[in-house]
Amino acid sequence: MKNVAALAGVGIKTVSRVMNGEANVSAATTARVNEAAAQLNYELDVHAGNLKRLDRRSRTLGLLVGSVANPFSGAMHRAVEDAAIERGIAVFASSMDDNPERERLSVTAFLRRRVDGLILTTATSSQGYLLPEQSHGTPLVFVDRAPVGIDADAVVSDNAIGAATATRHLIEHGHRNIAYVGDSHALQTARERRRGFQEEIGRAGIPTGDIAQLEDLHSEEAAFEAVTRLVAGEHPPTAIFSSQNLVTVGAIRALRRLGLQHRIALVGFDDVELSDLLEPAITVVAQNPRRIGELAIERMFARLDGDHSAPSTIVVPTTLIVRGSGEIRPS
Amino acid sequence: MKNVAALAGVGIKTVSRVMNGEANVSAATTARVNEAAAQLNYELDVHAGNLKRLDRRSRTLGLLVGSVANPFSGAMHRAVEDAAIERGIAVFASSMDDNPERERLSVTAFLRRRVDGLILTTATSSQGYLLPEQSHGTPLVFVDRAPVGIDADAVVSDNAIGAATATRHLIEHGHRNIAYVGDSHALQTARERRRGFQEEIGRAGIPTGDIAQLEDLHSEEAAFEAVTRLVAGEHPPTAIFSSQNLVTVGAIRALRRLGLQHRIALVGFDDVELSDLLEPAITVVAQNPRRIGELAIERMFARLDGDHSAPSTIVVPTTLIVRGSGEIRPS
DNA sequence: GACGAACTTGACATCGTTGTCACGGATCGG
DNA sequence: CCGATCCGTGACAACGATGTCAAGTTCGTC
Repeated sequence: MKNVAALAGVGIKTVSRVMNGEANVSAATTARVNEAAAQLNYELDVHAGNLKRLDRRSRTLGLLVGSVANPFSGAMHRAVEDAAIERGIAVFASSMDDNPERERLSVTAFLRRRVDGLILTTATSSQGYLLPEQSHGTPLVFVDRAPVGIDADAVVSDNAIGAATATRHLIEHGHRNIAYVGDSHALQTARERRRGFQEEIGRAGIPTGDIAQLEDLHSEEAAFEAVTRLVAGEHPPTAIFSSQNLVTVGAIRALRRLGLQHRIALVGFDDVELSDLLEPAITVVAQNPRRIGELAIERMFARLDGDHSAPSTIVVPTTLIVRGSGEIRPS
Repeated sequence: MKNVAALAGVGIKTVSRVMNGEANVSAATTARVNEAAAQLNYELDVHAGNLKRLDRRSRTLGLLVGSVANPFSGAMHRAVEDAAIERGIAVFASSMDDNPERERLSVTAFLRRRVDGLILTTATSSQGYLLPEQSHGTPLVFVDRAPVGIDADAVVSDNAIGAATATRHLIEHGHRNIAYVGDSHALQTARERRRGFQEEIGRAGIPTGDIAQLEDLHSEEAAFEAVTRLVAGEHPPTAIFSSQNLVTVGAIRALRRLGLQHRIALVGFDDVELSDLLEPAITVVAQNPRRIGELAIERMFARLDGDHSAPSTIVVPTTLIVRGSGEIRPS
């Protein structure tokens, strides 16, 4: 900046004014400064400015997701980024892999860089460790999973309702021996989906002792193995509810490997690309990750703009998409 | 930091030393400082430190991809992030949507934040605008597409070779009327893939006048429309080579809609999730986005660690995955 | 026991920018 | 035509950290 000032023959403060588009700089001076800046390829250093600036905003957000390689996270990320870029805000993205340690590591990395706010999916059992940061004024918006041990904004899917809808759909098609195949019990979303499943099973008067409930399947491969064993067992289910997209894909692969895809019904939680073209096509309870991202960033901006109302949790509805696999009747 | 120093009863420089894990601080002092820091929930401010630090490293990278919602970008991103997190480096991610303007916007946003390096997929016709930044010492690694107008490291797929392999595969299965269905001609990768296709067609002695070459299909919908019109035309191809994953999905949907998926062969460039379970399963030339990301970040770290050798372009091989759709013979 | 080396510590300038304030000149209303 | 206001501008301190350097302390060796 000093160099630009020297080249333009003005004070550094004037350069600062021009670079920030402040008023009350003559057109001639503005032109001279801009020319000098262009000649020297000068770019403002936002961080140096932040040091002295009163609002201390880095115009940077931290986004923590399960994995940036997961399509659900990708859609959310994209929505966040689209809104952020319009306000000149850059987004740090990080994957925590449902690993509490990695979550803490990423959050620390974000905080060290003085992000203006955090949008996060968490894997820790409690997010109380963020309390000091929150009271220090950093807005937090939790996505996908509601926070524990801290009161903050959240945007989540209607996990229990969606799971119940999927389960009811199977029950309405005549099933009573429905297996639950799901992700880690440590995850709040997985627990909620299981709860929705169980409650619906209960409402239908089906004894829970009769049904298999498999948990802690954290990858496609694990789900494949588990479902393979399940349907080859002695009391195989006539229908399966899978509570997460990787698990759904594992289940699809297992059923097809055994040639059972037309005999055992399947409803998945969360949509999967191309699943509408399979034979049978997969009935799912679709989430709306893009919408979750949109609402989260909207909430974030409201907070950054001074909204001090009580934290709220927004529930984004899921949608049952009937395609075939969920309408198979028990044989 | 001042507060921590005061609470611990030491000078700020000592706090700085403890927080940065420097040697030559007594155990007792270290403990006192750490305790004070914990009590005040103090986190280092990397940007303030950068101002004075000699290396001026923000320990931050900028990653520009087509879209963070695209699985190809997601896999690349994940590989970059995994390596970065180990070095305590945070990653800004941004989508440029093959929009040159958005590319410039994102790059500016990154540079303003003084990233230590840029890993980028570009949409501009020339990246010469990065020359000053490069000579200023910021390492650049281009991914997916080789740079134009600037000499820098790059990691790309063997686009022409892969396309030729796919085309040869179709020719070997008896096809001579093979359509090319591809993305925007403005994209270097799309041009390369088309070149590979054309050269292979030429090698087989097939007159180019006979074959349809559709371009500028930038979404699944556009590809769907184009393929629908193509195969309904008066001289429909017996095989299709689609040069990008969204285009492939559009083509799949079009063929199935018309019930032609078992009559017209299809080979896609870039793999698509679940495409192995379709009927027929889709034969593809798979890229290796994770590997591209790994090599790119490796290159980046080498540069940051002082490697001043001449820029190189690493070509990551593609793999033909035979699944069914590409082995349909002409009727 | 003395002397130098090694260790521990803090004062202070400084990084690039913005907030504050003050100054001089132009403009305006009566 | 004069005083009041407004506009354009720059000098300077300060933001939170680190580099430099010097001072005080401890330790080891002959």
